[in-house]
Amino acid sequence: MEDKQTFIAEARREQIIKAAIEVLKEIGYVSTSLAKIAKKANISTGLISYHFSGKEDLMNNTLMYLVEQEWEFINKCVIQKQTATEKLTAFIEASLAYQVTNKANNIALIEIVFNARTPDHTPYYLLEDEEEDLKTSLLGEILRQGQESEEFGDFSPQVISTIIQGAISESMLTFQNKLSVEEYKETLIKIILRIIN
Amino acid sequence: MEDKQTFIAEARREQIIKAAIEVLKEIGYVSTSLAKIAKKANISTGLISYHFSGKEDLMNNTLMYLVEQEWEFINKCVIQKQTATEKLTAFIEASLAYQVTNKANNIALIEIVFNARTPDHTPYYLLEDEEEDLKTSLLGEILRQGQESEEFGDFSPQVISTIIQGAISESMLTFQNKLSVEEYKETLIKIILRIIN
Amino acid sequence: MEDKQTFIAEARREQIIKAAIEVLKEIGYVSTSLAKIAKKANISTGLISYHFSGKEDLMNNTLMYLVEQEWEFINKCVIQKQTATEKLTAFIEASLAYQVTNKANNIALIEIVFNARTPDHTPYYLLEDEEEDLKTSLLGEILRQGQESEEFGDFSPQVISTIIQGAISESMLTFQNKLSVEEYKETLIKIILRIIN
Amino acid sequence: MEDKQTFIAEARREQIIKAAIEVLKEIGYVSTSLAKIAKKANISTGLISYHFSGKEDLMNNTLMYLVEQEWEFINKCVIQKQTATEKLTAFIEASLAYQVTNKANNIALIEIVFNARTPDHTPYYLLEDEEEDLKTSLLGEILRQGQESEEFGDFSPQVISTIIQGAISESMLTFQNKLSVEEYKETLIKIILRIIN
DNA sequence: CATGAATGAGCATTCATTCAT
DNA sequence: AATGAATGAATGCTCATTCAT
Repeated sequence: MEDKQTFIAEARREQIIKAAIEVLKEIGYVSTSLAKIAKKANISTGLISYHFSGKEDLMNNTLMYLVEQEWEFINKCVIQKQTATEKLTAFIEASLAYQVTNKANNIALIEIVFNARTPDHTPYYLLEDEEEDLKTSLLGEILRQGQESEEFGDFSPQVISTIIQGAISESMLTFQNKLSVEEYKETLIKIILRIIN
Repeated sequence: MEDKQTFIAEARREQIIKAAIEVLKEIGYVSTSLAKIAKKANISTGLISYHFSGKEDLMNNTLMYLVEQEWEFINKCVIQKQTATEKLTAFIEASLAYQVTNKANNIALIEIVFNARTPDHTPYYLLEDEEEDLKTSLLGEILRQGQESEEFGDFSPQVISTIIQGAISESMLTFQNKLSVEEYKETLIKIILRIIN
Repeated sequence: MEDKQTFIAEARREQIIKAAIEVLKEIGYVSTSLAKIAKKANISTGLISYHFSGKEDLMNNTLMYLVEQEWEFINKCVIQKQTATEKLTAFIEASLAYQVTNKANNIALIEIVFNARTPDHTPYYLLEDEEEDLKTSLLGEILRQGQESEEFGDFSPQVISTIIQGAISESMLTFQNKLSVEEYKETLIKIILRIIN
Repeated sequence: MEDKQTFIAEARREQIIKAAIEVLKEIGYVSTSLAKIAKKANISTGLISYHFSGKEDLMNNTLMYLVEQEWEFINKCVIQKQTATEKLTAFIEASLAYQVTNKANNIALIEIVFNARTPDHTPYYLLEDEEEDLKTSLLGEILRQGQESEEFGDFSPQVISTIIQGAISESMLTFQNKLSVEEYKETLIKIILRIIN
């Protein structure tokens, strides 16, 4: 009985989160309201407040959901590979592919990260992740492994990680029409591999 | 006479824009309201509507102001140099330096770009700049010059430009405490120069 | 259950409409605001927006309510009579009586009709009624019936209808103290009957 | 010198009044603001406040201007005639003609009469004219003259005056497309003359 | 578990008016 | 005589949240 209720509750929460993602993509964080999310999910406003403690809580849960989704996709591609070089290549390829394939998710994530703030007004994008940002740490691990196995040369993992992450994020803003994903992917991987070898 | 009035109006507009930047930095785009900007500037709410046609107009003008400020700072550093290599180095150094020195401006700019949307809900960060983003085109010009003078080797300017821009933007989010600006600056420049030569 | 909720909502809507009528009568359309209506109804401003989609919607619903009220009163008097002559007499008597007895309603109706405009600024008083103004059509029907039964003579129903309607409307503005309703009623009926026979 | 100033001032006042009439016609009393009138007149907002003591004062002056214009037009037609019958015919014809020809004036007048209220909220349309409404008194005079000369029969001038006035006012709302002015004019005059003879 | 009703605060905007110049 | 700058109040409206049912 309790399981059933929990199951229903969990399904509702996901339904609400998915509606939130859709609304975030369509009209952006600023215009997104609980009322609009409720309308999109075809439920009453009050129900959101029942399942989440407030707007902030819903946004946090949506963010977690989005980060997990992305992490799972990328990780699934990476763990299939053996060498650090292959893993790094897979990481970059998967990251770019995810952005193209799951555009709604990607935009919703941006909307939350760059708009939400903690109650004391610290922006999420400047927040120190206590438990290190998931995706970064995946990348960090790959770089570390490559250096330990002496596949990669000597470089600051933090710097290279930032460059790679930046190259991935920035691409999204340029892809619109100036840049083909395929060309970018190939060139970027070539360059990164050249740097770290 | 007319000049004086225009002067007063122009001063007011700048005062309001500066108050907007401050508020944007402090509480973020979502929480920023005309009332709070007015309070920060110690003027009445109505006066903002008198000098700007609305909130959107104020935000657009603030964005233009911020982009111009950054462009002027970077450009001043770049035009002093002769060779493309020197110019590129100066561009990266200046870009990183500006972010560190003018943090309020930088955050306000992020807040607007990642939160504002056009009336039909297109996010600014996905907007095609008709007149090519100023800063990008400055970088684009440097890269082009370097290739024409055969200082630089053969590469896609669009890809390299995206990587450089991404490396600069991303750094801001990592600097907080994990990464020293100095180390990042030196390493990044070294890497970029290696890539394009 | 659902009926009960609908009932509550319907009661609220009528409560709000009645408050609107009161305020319209007291201070006129121009000064009437949702805040003042809410205060009169002892509810919060937001509740009005919850039950009506906006000020325009509330005014339209209030107008419909007023037109219906008047139509019902007059129709109740008219359908009791058999001949067209009796019906016409009843129509005029009832119209004049309604204006005297329900002054608040009458003024509120005038306030809306002569002050509200469609979003493209067409005044309501110049609006073409697609479904023919109710009251006019009631009068039109009586006149048509009288001509068909040859109770009345030959005349343009549109012209006569306009004259009767004008005589009723105009009276309201003159009754104040210059004219007794009784005298006007008797004389007007006598004249109209003379014209159309 | 003083004459010149007064002359300029008088011209300005008329310019402002004419702009007010135009705006009233276009967007209605409710949406009409001093700012919009100023814009239409291509002057500054403050200038209106300089020439009129406030919005109410401007509206009162505009109303007076409109009433005078109409009275002059109708009176010019009436005084040319000798007999009361001719005068009454001329009065009705002129009244209807004025409404058709000077539609902007007519609408502006309606907008003011049915929207403006005294500071204690009495609507203008219910106001007792101390100095008897100009137009009514013109009509009243004609009726009185006709009875004194025994051109007209015995009837209550107040009732007949109200009917005539109502028939004229109401026509405006029906003319839109259901009723030809010519037909209405002829029929109305015929009917009225029949009544009073 | 879910709803619809309700609140009160906050929003951007417009307004009539004032005033120094 | 005329302007543009400025105010403060009021407008319609939306919001996140609460609560009885």
